Amino acid sequence: MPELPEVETVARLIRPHLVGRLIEDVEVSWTRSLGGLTERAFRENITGSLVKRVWRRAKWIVFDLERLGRPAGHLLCHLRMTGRLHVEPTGTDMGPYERVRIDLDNGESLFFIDVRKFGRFIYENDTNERFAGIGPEPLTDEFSSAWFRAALASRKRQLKPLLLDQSFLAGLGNIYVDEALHAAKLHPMRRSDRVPAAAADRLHAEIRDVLAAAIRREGSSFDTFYRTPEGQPGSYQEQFLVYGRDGKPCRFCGRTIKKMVVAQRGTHICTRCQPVPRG
DNA sequence: ATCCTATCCTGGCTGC
DNA sequence: TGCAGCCAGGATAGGA
Repeated sequence: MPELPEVETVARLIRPHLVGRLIEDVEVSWTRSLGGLTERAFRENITGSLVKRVWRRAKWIVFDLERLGRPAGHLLCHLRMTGRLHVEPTGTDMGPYERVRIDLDNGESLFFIDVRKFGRFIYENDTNERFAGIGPEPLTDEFSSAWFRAALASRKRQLKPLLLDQSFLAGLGNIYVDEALHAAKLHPMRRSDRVPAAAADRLHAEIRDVLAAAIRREGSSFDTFYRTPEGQPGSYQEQFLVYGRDGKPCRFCGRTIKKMVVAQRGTHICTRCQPVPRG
């Protein structure tokens, strides 16, 4: 599922196609992708605007818009489970799951494709409100080991649901939480305030390493889901330590990887490397 | 404060 | 082969 590395990859690959382009027209095939705005209001807000910048915050891809040299709001895209963004020549048939199409002034269009319709492609005047409640970006200096130690100690939650909580830390999802917890040899149900400082530092480092390595591999792809905007799969799934590897041997100790449910999420662990905490 | 459940969706899988 | 039922899962809302 698209998490920080996949979203970052998509933003990087579509950026050169979008920056400096004018939005000429808009076609919406599934209105609820717009998150409440009518198709008419959506079109009027963005048609004629220039795409000034493409960036990422948490799992959102953000397009800064300008009109006559002045800020003119933002397009925000959240891929959720099955969302994809592609840039193709205007008129390309993208199949039955096309939800939004943005026509640019160079004969190309940005397509938002989304099988399960959980994703969103919305217009917003100001991103401050939406991003105010989101935790720090794990690949910036804001996410320091000192901050992380204190943040874990100040909560009394299981590590897995805490790391999945976007208001605590931005960008992690089910895959990379399982990977980072395994790499740090911590059980997903471990209470955050009972993690020793050394283990917290280990987890801090592994979160960064796992995300950075996944970005280098252009994310993870499996089933028919995530693809880069060029239609290529990422390759980080080849390096998974635990995710989707239930029944296979742990890469560190050889014990069979187990799948369990933690916080209503499929969760993969090695019971030897990640022992259940006492109590 | 934290946890749990339902909701949104559909394709793909399992079991009969 | 056909089909019903279940599952995955990010984010959010509402209740315990």
